[in-house]
Amino acid sequence: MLTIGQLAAYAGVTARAVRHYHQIGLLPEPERDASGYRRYGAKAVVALIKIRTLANAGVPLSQIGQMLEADASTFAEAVRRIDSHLRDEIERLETSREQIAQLAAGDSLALPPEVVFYLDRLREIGVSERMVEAERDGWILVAARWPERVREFMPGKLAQLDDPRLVRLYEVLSELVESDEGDDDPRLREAADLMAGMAEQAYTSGEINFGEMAYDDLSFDLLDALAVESDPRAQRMLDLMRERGWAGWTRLKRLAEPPDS
Amino acid sequence: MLTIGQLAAYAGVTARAVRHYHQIGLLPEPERDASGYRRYGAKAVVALIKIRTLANAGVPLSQIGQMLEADASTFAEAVRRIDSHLRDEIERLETSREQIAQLAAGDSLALPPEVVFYLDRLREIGVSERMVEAERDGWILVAARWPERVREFMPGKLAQLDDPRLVRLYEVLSELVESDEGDDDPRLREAADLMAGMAEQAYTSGEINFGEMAYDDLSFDLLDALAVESDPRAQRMLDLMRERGWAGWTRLKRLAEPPDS
DNA sequence: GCTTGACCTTGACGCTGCGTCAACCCTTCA
DNA sequence: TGAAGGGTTGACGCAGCGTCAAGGTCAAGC
Repeated sequence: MLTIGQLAAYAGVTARAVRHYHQIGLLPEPERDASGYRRYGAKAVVALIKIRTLANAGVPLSQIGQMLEADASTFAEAVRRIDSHLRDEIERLETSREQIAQLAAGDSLALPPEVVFYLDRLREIGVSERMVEAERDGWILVAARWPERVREFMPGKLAQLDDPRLVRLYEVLSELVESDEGDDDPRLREAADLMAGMAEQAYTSGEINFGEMAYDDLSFDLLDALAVESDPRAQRMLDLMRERGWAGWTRLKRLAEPPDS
Repeated sequence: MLTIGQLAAYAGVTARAVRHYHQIGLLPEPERDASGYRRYGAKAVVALIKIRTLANAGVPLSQIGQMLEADASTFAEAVRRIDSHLRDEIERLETSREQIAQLAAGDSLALPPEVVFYLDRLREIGVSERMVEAERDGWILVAARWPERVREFMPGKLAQLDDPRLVRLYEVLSELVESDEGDDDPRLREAADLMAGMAEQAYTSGEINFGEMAYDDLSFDLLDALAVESDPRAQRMLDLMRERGWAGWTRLKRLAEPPDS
């Protein structure tokens, strides 16, 4: 006859776990010896091993009792459910691993590699680290909102980096972020002019930034808001752009009638 | 500005979860508006998404805060730990799946396929279902004790089935299990004679059942006990074997001086 | 016979990551 | 004007045990 500790050791669990199974009625309480100790026979070992086998497979304890009592076909059905659940779980963990792997690589954190690549390009062309971080945070929002489509945006974005005006824009913005001149920094105007010029060209040539996308103002408002939260001078930029006939910041919209041009 | 519900929706979680993160200090409490509602900016969205990314990878909430604050190398180190943890977890689930698959197949439940095959062979030679179940339970114990070695036993066991005496023995035991004649069933003697004969031969020819295995009386006692618990007449069998000079049931041991021969 | 240490007993609280009331307040819209 | 659909705090519930606490027992050695 076994004590609870021996029983538990045999099945590779703790005595506490065995008591727990008694409490919830999963394993029947055995006889007690003269001093009140639980005494187990071999059948309890077998029962306990069966319980652990199912529990290890992720079956909730509350279902294991019914499963062990069920007839063959019910049991088989339950097994199918468990197996598909395990498959799902494994898949979930594997996607997690992929994310984590990217995360290890650089600033990723839930960003697809294309975006990471774009951020690295920014670094290469001399964009300051803080500016890159601001961009990254923006892309985190975009990736969260359109996880399927974010990769599609990137080739276009990369191509835009060939435009020296954009490079200059990033350069000016980098300087701005690093300095703290306040709202009357003249570079704000330079940046606004660059943006307006590029927007104008894109507009007349018929390309619009995030083109046909189901328009979802909230998300872009959020992006604009993010910029302002990161650096209050972004608000000033928004105003300057508005003077030049554009609303919004991350997604530019032609104003019906430029108020001040 | 976002309400808690909008923030939560953006990151794909519930408002309750966000409040939880506030409670444990993982996400800072935002400003409140005039009516006491929490109001969130875009940075909160980014922070929340980062939190979820790590949480989905299985990082405990209690560590996420430190990770997000840590410097790059500490972070990378943590990521490595997480990744290896994920690998382990995936592996665990995959072994579970294998077990579950066998479990679906037949009477398995934590039994390697070789043992299942052996049990099927028993059915083919006409061993009764209840007897097979008794065998199965025994093998569950064996597999729990020597998970690495149990497969090695099986070829030998299968080979033994070629001995017509063993087949006869199983036949007699099957009949015994199905009947309930009590301790004076003459078939008990026949079974004991068969076992003793085979044991004698194995002994003189130098083969001993579980040969050189680190002897572990407890486990075999447990197997004997299992038999007795399944059918009390097994105790009678043990006595009859003892009369014939053998101790034990699942592992036979020559007695020093046969007490009654 | 006494101590020591390793077991056993019940009972109770702790942990994670929220879900789910309850009881109430705010805002908005028909 | 009232009903719907947000928000607020506070509290308990859940699984599957871990981990005390406060004892009672058992086997061994002195």
